[in-house]
Amino acid sequence: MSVRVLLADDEHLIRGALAALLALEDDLVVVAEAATGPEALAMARAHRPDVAVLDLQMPGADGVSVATSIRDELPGCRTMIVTSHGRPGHLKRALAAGVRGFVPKTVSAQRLAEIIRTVHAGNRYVDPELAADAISAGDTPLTAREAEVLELAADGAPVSEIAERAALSQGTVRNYLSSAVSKLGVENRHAAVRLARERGWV
Amino acid sequence: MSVRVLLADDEHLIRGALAALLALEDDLVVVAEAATGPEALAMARAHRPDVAVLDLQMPGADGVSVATSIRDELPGCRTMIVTSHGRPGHLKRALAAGVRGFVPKTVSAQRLAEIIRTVHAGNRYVDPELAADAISAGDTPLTAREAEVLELAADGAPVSEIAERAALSQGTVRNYLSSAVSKLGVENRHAAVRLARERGWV
DNA sequence: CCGCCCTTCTGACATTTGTCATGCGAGCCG
DNA sequence: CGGCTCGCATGACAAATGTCAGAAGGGCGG
Repeated sequence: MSVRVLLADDEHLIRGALAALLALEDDLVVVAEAATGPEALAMARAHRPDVAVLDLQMPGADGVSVATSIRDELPGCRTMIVTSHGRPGHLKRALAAGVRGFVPKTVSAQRLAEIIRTVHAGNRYVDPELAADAISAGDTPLTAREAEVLELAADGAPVSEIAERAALSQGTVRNYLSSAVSKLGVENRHAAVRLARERGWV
Repeated sequence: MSVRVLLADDEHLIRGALAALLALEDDLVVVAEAATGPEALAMARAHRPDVAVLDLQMPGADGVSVATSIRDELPGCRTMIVTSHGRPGHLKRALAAGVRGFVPKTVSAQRLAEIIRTVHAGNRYVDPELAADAISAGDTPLTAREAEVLELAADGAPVSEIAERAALSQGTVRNYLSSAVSKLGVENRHAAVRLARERGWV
């Protein structure tokens, strides 16, 4: 009656080390490993694990989108996210995707093993510190379009390009940017992008 | 005659797992662990390891600056960097700091163990892919002031603020920014900042 | 059904940028 | 020494951006 675990992380060093540590626990068995988002999904389909432990940042597709796919295709498989840089918005998106555990990589392996068991039992676990951050950061004050435009502005593109990609007029883009900037209380759109990123609102 | 290793990484999960894996190697012994830059330095002073394995990004002080301090204070201790996001400029800075090994976290634990031995023997090891990136990225085309101004521009501050912080006139700041932008062949200063970051030139 | 908010647009304006020409002094190399 | 580049600066002009007012349609809650 051991818990079958899928491990997805692009860092071979960590994945291997983690697999070794989890293998020490009698009731956990790592049935598959993956280094990318798509690979994680394929492995999940092939091995049908009880719990999928996903890194947030992976090449191909991030942990949250993999979790969404898994929830749709394999309802019996619980998912959890492990991450180095836990930003408030990620937690929110993750919970919306049906993720049942969200922990930073600063926890110890024993803790992780316990949390895997918790998640497998159908309960949830969210790192208290990340939860506090998420609550204090609150919800996005931006409307959907404002966030969308801000995201397109993220790589420093000029307004004309943003307008084209969003199929909006340049004036409208500038209005959205302007209102986003004033809502966030920052100097200009670039600072707005940075802040929104930090808060996980984009 | 085993190699005494210091392990510094802010992610407890990884550090612990790594310590466990390295402990499996007969000739390696982890004598100290640290989660922050200053802690790593203190541990190095206290335990005088043969090899210090440092994460690039840690709270307090990054791996390269810790390596610099170690080189100055403990000449007998070799240093190496392990990182998730290997950017070309980091490699350069690291080598300048006397670091003898530079590897991404995508390597396996066995490889890492081998590399620790290599480094301990006084040789160097640089991940071939990172080395190739560094060579193809080449050296910064920016002058010292251009880079400085670009760095101040990094958080989206307006020219007036940059000028103030750099004690330059606004016109001069704009000139530097302009020349940096044209040298990097990008659209505007924000894209320039991003590119320079990516290449590790700031 | 009325009011409110979101979306989208236009036009006008002030401000901030990016670009260019040009000037001057310092340091360096042949 | 004479040219060369680099750092630093002006001033002026064009383009991009930020800000504001206003207006029209859609949708949703009271």
